[in-house]
Amino acid sequence: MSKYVDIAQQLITMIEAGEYRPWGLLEGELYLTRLFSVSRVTIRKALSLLKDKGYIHSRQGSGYYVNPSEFYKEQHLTTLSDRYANMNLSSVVLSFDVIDASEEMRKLFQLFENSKLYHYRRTRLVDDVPVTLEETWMPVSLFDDFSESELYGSVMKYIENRNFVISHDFKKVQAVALNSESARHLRKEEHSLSLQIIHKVYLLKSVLAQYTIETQADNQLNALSVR
Amino acid sequence: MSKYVDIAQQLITMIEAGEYRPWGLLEGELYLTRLFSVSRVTIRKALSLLKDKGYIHSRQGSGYYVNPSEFYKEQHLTTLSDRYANMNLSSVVLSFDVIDASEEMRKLFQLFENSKLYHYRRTRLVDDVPVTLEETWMPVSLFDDFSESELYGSVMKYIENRNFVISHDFKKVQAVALNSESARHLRKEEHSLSLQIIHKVYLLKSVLAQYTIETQADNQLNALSVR
DNA sequence: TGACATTTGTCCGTATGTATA
DNA sequence: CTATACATACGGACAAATGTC
Repeated sequence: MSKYVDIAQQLITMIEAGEYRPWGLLEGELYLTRLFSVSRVTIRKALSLLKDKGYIHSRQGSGYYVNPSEFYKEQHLTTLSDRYANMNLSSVVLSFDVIDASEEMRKLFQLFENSKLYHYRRTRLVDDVPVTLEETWMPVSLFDDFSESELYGSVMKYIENRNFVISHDFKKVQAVALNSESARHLRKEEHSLSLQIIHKVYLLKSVLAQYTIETQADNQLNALSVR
Repeated sequence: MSKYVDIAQQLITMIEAGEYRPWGLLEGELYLTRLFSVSRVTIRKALSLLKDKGYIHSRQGSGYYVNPSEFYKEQHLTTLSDRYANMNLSSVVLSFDVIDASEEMRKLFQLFENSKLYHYRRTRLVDDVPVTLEETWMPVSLFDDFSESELYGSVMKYIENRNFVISHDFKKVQAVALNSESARHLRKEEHSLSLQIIHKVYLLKSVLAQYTIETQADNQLNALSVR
């Protein structure tokens, strides 16, 4: 683990523990370099990471300020695994099949004819309350030992444990009205409005590894931009 | 303008001009330091900016790679002004009033009783096609010379020209079905689904300057996360 | 208003670590 | 194994914004 990531995590722990008031001042760079016995470059990288994650912001000539928790907590538009990190996450598998790739899917994944795809649907639950419904396609040619049992854990971790490196997650967000089946699985009213996030997960060298349609139970996502 | 921002913009111009193939290799840090006659630190800051904006990604030991244009073009989840930068953006003002702040709004803006708010609704058009419908509240106490004429340009620029500094834009995204009036203004079918982005725009020192409900004509937003 | 100290932002040179080809 | 390229880290210098006296 690099020093700056380690320092960033320590600072995040302190912020999440509520050791700073919202909008309150964080210690300055000079103080932190002495506290952690590292150079200013390293402290600045750590603080830059905290900025990107929405924990703090800074003003030249003034200092670093801690953001209110709504800026970094709750439903952020990141990967699912990030979003529900450290939560009691479980799965219910609705279907798992190996199917022939349609022409559309062959084009998307850049596969030859007669290629096969894994196709599964599952709900993800936090403390036994459904939070998302996922429908996913993955090429069999990339993952020869994939099986239904992987669906009860993190598929991302399965991919990374197979020595693949995930490089991008490109997302489209759109509004949908839940059909009766989706509503049932998410324990919502039929026709209620929700957000759908369509993921394209890429490995290195532009290889598309996963196409996922994620239907949220909650009709809300948060995001933050800082000047 | 700082060197690294200048360099970043030059590189962005080249990428947008199509001088690199999607997923293609960018010149290395060493080459770029010589090309621009700056240090490696500066080149890395410029490239880091390009990464954040979704133009490129990098792999240690390998190089910097140019992303396909869908990663950085189109409807990204940023501020409206950023999103439609360099486009032929115009406005139709639907209403402009000074109103008494409701209790809810007083709480939100942390105002005293009997405070006034500007309240306006406008559509924003790109090449005469409506792209968003905005409903906005701003405290009169902050902006004493605000007027309807500002609504035909960028309100953000008005704020910044008044020597205020915008520090955060916190956003919630949610799905909505257009009511008949919204649909008419956006030239969509009634009840069609759309995304609504609720903005809280903060100035320095946690001062909330603007609360905006932005209803999109398109039911789509893009985002990218990079490992 | 102006001078000054403080703090973050930018930039340079250099060295070493680590992943890739 | 080796060369290459990005990642991390150090120390130093000056610029620019801020807050205060």
